[in-house]
Amino acid sequence: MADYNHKDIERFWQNYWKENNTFKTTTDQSKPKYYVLDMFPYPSGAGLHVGHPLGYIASDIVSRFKRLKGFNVLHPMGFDSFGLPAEQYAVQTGQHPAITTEKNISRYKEQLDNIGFTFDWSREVRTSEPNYYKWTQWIFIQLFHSWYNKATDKAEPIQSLIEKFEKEGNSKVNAACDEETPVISVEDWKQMNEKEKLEFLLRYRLTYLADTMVNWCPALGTVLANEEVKDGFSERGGFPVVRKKMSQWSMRISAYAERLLQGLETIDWPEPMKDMQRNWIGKSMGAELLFKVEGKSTEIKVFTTRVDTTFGVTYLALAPEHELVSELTTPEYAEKVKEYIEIAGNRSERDRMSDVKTISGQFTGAYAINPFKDEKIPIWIADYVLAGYGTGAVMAVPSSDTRDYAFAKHFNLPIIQVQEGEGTDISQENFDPKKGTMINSDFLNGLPVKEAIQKAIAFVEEKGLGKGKINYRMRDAIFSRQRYWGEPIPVYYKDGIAYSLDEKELPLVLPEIDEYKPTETGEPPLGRAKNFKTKEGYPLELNTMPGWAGSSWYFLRYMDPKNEDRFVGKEKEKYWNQVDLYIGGAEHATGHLLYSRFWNKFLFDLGLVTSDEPFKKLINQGMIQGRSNFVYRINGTNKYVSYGLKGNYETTAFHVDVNIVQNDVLDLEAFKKWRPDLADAEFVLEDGKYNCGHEVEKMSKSKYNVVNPDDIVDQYGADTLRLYEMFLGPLEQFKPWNTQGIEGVYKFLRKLWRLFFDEKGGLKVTDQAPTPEEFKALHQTIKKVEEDINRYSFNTSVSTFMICVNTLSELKSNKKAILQDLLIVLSPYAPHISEELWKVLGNKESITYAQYPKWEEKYLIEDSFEYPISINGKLRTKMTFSLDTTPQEIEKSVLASEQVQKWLEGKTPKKIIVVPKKIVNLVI
RNA sequence: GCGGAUGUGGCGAAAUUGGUAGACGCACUAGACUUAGGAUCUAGCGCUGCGAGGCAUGGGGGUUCGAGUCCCUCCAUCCGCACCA
Repeated sequence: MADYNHKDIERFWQNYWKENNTFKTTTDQSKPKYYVLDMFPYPSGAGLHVGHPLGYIASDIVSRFKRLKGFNVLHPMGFDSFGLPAEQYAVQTGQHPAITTEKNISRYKEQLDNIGFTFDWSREVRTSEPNYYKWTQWIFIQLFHSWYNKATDKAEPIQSLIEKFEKEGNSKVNAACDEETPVISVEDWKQMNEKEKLEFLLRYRLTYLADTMVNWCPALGTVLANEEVKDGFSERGGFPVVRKKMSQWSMRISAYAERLLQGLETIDWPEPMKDMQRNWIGKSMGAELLFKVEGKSTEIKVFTTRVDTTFGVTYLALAPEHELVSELTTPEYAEKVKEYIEIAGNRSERDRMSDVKTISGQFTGAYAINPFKDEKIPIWIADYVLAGYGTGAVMAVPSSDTRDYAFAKHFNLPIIQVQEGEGTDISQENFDPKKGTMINSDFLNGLPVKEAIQKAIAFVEEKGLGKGKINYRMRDAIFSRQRYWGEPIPVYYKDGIAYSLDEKELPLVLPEIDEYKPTETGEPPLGRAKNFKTKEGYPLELNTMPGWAGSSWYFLRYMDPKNEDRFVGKEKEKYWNQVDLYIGGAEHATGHLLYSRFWNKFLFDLGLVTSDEPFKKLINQGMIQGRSNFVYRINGTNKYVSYGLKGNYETTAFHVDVNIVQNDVLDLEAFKKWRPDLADAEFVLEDGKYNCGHEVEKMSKSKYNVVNPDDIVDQYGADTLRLYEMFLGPLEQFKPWNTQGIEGVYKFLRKLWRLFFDEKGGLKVTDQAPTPEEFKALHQTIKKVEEDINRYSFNTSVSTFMICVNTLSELKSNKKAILQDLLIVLSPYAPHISEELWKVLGNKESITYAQYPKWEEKYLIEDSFEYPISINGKLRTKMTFSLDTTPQEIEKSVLASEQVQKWLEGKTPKKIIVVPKKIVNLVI
């Protein structure tokens, strides 16, 4: 055994772990449990780059650490294997997505295994496997058969709702349901036929079929969820998205808005992540106010957070899509209104957003009555009013709202001041709508804003003009996708009414089809399947579930992945309870993480899971970015100029493969061979070298800056990769990958190796008793690393290891007692080399079964301490005292010392501060 | 516009409770051993000054014996949301 040979060592231990099932986890009641989870990946065709394993390495360190600490650790991995790219590929090539997916998964597993993770692969889940999605469909059915009872504040079986209808109608039912649900009596209910009853129940079900405005992406041929649309374009592919009304399945997540908000207080997540969810849920408290329309019986309902300003309302504004628009519009304005709606409707979402400053609107000819003072106000339609928020109608108070103000100015509408005091003038810079006291507002005059709001709401409710209302921005989640590669929705249609499949019929397996495209008649791809019907011959739902369906509960399946009778066994669920630590990217804030919390809360309501919140602690790992290199071609030639000289020429920059660049210096020969057109390239060099430019960008194939972990593992080993990724900086931070620095970590491992072997490869470890210095080095390391892991500061641990090994090298230490414990502490970070050296020391069992050593204070205590002596906070000198010297004695000696007397220049200090083991400060 | 974060050497970064700022690593410089070094070891490495010293944590101010850390203010960069009534 001469040199540190990572290849042999890592191959050996990875096989050993596999053969011995070292990381197979069972439910072990005798040990405390710990559940560490990574966000499972979508297996893309590009494979892993060095950025992907970052979070997995961190979670693996925690897993190994917790094991050594005596915990029974669940650390699983799986694949979010339904998804668009595989389907797009299928559309183009005709290759079944299952085949592509399978291929990508095996590539991913191979790459992951190379890094030496502790994943228990026997628990692997794949969302696209029928034995998994059977239970995704099952949860869908549970949601379909449930409603949300606001009185008990939880989901209940739909049967309990039916019973209520039969007994007392729906007037006393306080449920999360459609806005326009009519009030029905017992008689009404009893007179309905089955079809009518089922249609009525859809208004209450937690997953329901409804005509909804959706984000339709013509290029992808599917609808997209709000968070899948960015600035009017699809997140994947960047295709335009339009608004369209379609019959779609939706999830009534709005029923859980308040609990999703409240739950955030109970979990340990990064504050920005919670804020994003709060923002998304968008709770605002205010009131709904009814405005009578002059000469008509209709009323317009508006939502406002500022009822107190009602005396300042000078017009009403409706969204162009508002349902009352056509009814209200007077004949003489009909033409103009129609025109305006057309223009507004044709403007794409993107136009509307990028064009915030353009003010447009149209008077309808109708007037409403201000309920607070019986005054006529004009009704306008305006596209600054959103149909999807509140009631789609706004009471405009130009003196208190900047948009209303701009609109009023533009169309010369009156402005009534209702607040006075500093900051209440809307035309001024310092305008703050919450400042000042009320004026021109009758019974509210003289009140500050906060009190005025309360009094106004009370007034509104007393007079029956409306009611206090909490409004949430979060909409229900559209659940239908017109795609092939997703879970079939377990629903069939009889007489045009949706029925859920019987649980016994699950899984409803994805049928084979000839082509992965919509049908000629515009039906989703499943419309191509032959005989896609129930046994009785009823047609099945042709839409599939969205990507987030399978990922909304996978963390539960890991607890009991093979269970064929339940989505997760009761006992096992109770034991593993909740994910203790969840590591993943921040981009899932308003998607996956919100949906998972929703489904988990629903399952909790049904008594199927133990915990109300699925993820106790969440950490967002930062992305590892690429560091791209550039060459500069002189325009019109095949000549390339070095970075420092490019100013002398007209050049164009090109990405160059980072693998043929070292320290920003280009390998000229490799460059010529890189592409055929570069074979006769010429160069303008600096000091005989070609220096490349560089930039930090996202890692991507097209930028030639992708670093494959396999290459790093091959050259330096998995342990080096693991240590280096941690060493790069704080886990949460975004940071560029820089292969240069990896040498330092690699050197550290070789230095560690040399603590065990001499130059000739002979083992030089002895059984001698360690010295106090050696104990100190070890125990400082144990203490520091343990603290680091507990606060997820993995980067500082790596430094600690380096310092420890440097110290031991300097001490020429080779004591078994020290080295053995050091290996245990190091093993979560660098498991392969630790196991190998552990074995070299003569240990029979794998290091995984060892106990994490305890740090002991007695080894850390020094007998003396060098105190910095400062005068008025300025460091002047240093003096050493033994630790048992009392502060009084230190004071005395410091004052007596010649040096300090020199600094004091005969003055007596006013104050002397002695901070034990910190500092002595004299204040003159 | 609203919300959130971040700002420390040439670079990645440490500094956990206010207590010797820059640990550890990269890069760089010099030296040793070497036929050689992309191996190893030793030393140096914030700025400034011959030196004692002085100045330094985005800028300015404050609290304190003492501030990277706490408070105020301004600036820059990044991220999220964005006509949310």
